[in-house]
Parts: sequence; C-alpha cells; structure tokens
Amino acid sequence: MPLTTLPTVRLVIARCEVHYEGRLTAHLPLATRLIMVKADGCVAVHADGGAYKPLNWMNAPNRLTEGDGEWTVTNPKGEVLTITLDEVLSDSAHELGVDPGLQKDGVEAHLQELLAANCTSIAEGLRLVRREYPTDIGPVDLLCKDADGATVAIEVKRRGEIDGVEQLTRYLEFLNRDPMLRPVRGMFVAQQIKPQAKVLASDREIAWLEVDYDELRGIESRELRLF
Amino acid sequence: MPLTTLPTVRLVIARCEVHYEGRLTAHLPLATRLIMVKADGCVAVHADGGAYKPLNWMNAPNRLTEGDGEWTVTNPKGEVLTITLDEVLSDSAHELGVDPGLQKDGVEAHLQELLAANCTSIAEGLRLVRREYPTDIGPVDLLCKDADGATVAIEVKRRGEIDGVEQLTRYLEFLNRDPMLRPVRGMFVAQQIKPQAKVLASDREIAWLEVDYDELRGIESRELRLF
DNA sequence: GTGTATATCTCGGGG
DNA sequence: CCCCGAGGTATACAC
Repeated sequence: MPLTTLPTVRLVIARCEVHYEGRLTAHLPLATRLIMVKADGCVAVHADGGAYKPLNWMNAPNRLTEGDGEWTVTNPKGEVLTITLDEVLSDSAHELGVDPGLQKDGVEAHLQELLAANCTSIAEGLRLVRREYPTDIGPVDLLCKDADGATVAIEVKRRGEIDGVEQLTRYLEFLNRDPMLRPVRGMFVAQQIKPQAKVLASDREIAWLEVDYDELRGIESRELRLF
Repeated sequence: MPLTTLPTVRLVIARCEVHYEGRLTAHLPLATRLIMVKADGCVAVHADGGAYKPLNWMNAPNRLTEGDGEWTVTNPKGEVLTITLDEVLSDSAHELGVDPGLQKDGVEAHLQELLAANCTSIAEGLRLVRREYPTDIGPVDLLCKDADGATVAIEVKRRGEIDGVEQLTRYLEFLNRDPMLRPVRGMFVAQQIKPQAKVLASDREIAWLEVDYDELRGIESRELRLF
C-alpha cells in the first residue's frame, strides 16, 4: 500500500446476492445488506442481526476485483466470494488511522501466573517446579511437587471443560513414561468446571479445583504489600 | 420492536475510548474507529484490520444507554461495555430489512447423512444400526454392525484431527461397558485426516478412512437414479 | 509451515 | 436456561 493511502474502511449498503465456494458452499439470496471492506482487504457481509459475525466473508490476504455489478474476492487457497450487486444504496469510505491495540486482563495466562506464584492456594505444601513444563506433545501448565515430594501436573483453565481433562490425561500419559518423574498425578484447576468435566476427571482419578480469580489477585496484592 | 421500526443498522465513525468489564477486562485507548449497532442491539467496535472480528463488542440481549459523550451497554449477566466518544465524524442509519438467511452445503451433518445411507462405502457388509446413538457422554455419530455381526462405532468429521480421536475413544470406553454391545471397535472417518490423528488412532487400534464427499454424492445420485 | 492451545470464541440444537 | 458439539472457527505461539 502506498504511503499516501491511510488505513480506510469502506462501507457499502446494497441489495445483493452473495455466494461462497471454498471450504464449503454457502449462498445468500437477494436482500439488502452491509458490506464492509477493511484496509487489510478483508470483506464482510453483514445482516442487521446475529452478533458480530458476518453472514459471509473473506479474510485477508485476498484479491478484490470490482466488475460490472459484481465483486469477486479470491484468496490464495482458491476460495471465492462473489457479491452480485443489484442496487447500491450507499457507498462511503472513512479513514481510521492506525489502532493502538487492545489491552486485556483476566485471560488464562494471568490465571496461570497467579497460581504459579501462589501454589499453596491450590494445596498446602505444594511448590512449583516449572511453568510450561515441556513434554513431547506440548507444555504442561504447571509442574509441582507436593508435600510428600510426589510430582503433580496441573492444567489451568479459565473454564474447565472436557477437552481440558483430555489434554491433561495426554500429558500424564507421557509424564508417567519418565522414570525420573513417575508417578505423576494430575490436577485440573479452573475458575469454573463443567459437570461433565468433573465426572471425567474423577473417573480418571484427576483431582479438580475451582478457584476465584479476584480472590487470588487479593492474595497476590496482600503479599506484595508485605515487602 | 414496534412494527413501524424496520431492521436498521447504525454506523458511527468516531474517535473513542472503549472499556469492557465482564468475562475479562479489556481497554482500547483513544483512536478513530467504526462502531456498528445492529437491529438486535448488539454493538461492535471495529478497527480497519483484523479480519471480521471487532476489537470490542457486546452481543444481544443488552441495553444501550446514550449519555453525554458516553455510551453504556449492559447485559443481563452484568457485563459492561463503555464507549467514550471524543469526536463523532459520521453517524448514519440504514434500513436492511429481514435477511432470508444463509444456505450451507458441505458441513459435517451432510457427510454423516451420506455415510449413513451408504455404509458399505466405509466397509463391505457394514450396516447401520442407528445415527446419533446416545451414550452417557454424548451421541456416537454412527453405530453399525459389521459383516461378522460385531459392533462398530464410527466418528465422522469433515477434518479429522486429534480431538476427534479423543472423542471416539471416550465413546468406545463407555460403549464397551455395555455387555449387550461389547466388544465395540472404532472407526474414524473424515474427508481429510491429519497425520498425527492417524498415528493416535492407529496407536489405539482405531481404524481410519479418508472419504471423498463429491464421490459419495455421486454414489448417492446414481443410486437414486435406479429407482 | 505445521501443530497445538486459546477465545469476551460464536452459533445452533437438545433436554 | 444450561450443556454440548461444530465451525469456512480465527488467532497466537512454539517447533
């Protein structure tokens, strides 16, 4: 993009038909919709409802060709989005400038940090060996030793679901092949754990624990105040 | 919504700050962005890039309060989205009408239908017992009997990944607790299967098979022509 | 690039 | 309403 072109979003209101051919086939009959084209080239076709997800779209990188009443958007994977314009009701472009970006707090990484720094809030006498302990099939969130010196592998989730139990089970399978660590038991720690995940965890003799993020932050700040 | 109000999308271009407090905490510093408000009340704040996903949003159902240079969107769960408007550059509304909806073809459900109707394309002599056979931890896509009368549980995926093998493994674990069915073996059927998923399946003595969707449709239409 | 895990996932179906 | 599974998931990150 030449330097003279500022990041711009284009908004088109039009009666249109839309067709997507790619990972699946999808078609939108003729109706009035909003078409949004962003500076990175991505195209999204919105209706007046249905949350933020467009009805149809094509992400960058792609190539947009504007023909006679028909837009064709193709990407390197061979997917094609075709927009047939019946009537354009509005067509405007707006400069937005560069966005400074989103700041987040409260995602899984933060929960993991807090728990790593406060292992004893999980179980008395527990101490951290390593965060993101590597195995052949991926890193274990927290590897710890309990009060008796036995190894404990901990999977941390914001919301504990069945997938997380499977993940921890795979890690345990691999960790227990290591004679230096064996026997390793598992713990599933999350802010909320779904009933089925609790059942599956218990069935596999994996302990589970629901923790409070705000409470953990409270412990953290209280401990910091002591120094 | 009164009948006099047609489905309308409102588009605002504004220099704004955005704050979200809910499932996590997120903040957007002052910059020019697009704010989209749909007829169902959902609000989305877009930058000029980052695919179709907004930087910040609040889905319906919610309540939008417009104050003096500040919008507050709250939902029943207690989440709050605050948009502080520094300068409004554009503010327009467009009637879109009711959308006739998206038509899809080629998703997992279709593949499952085709395979259910053509079990022998999976293995000779295989016949369907039931689609969506229920277990305590969820439904098995296809339950079949093979040529020898033995039970086969089949998991169908568009794209076969490691998760699908885990899912089938769970089902097999539960199905094999049923004396009426035991022994049950598994088959993993997909349009494409990732190498790692093949390895894991083989390791667990689960057979896998890659099938061609278009070819299956061909068989289907050829058989229909016979009647 | 592939593989793996996360997400304010979103969205739809069933109990 | 919650629970669960699928998604054109998208996205970030490690190897």
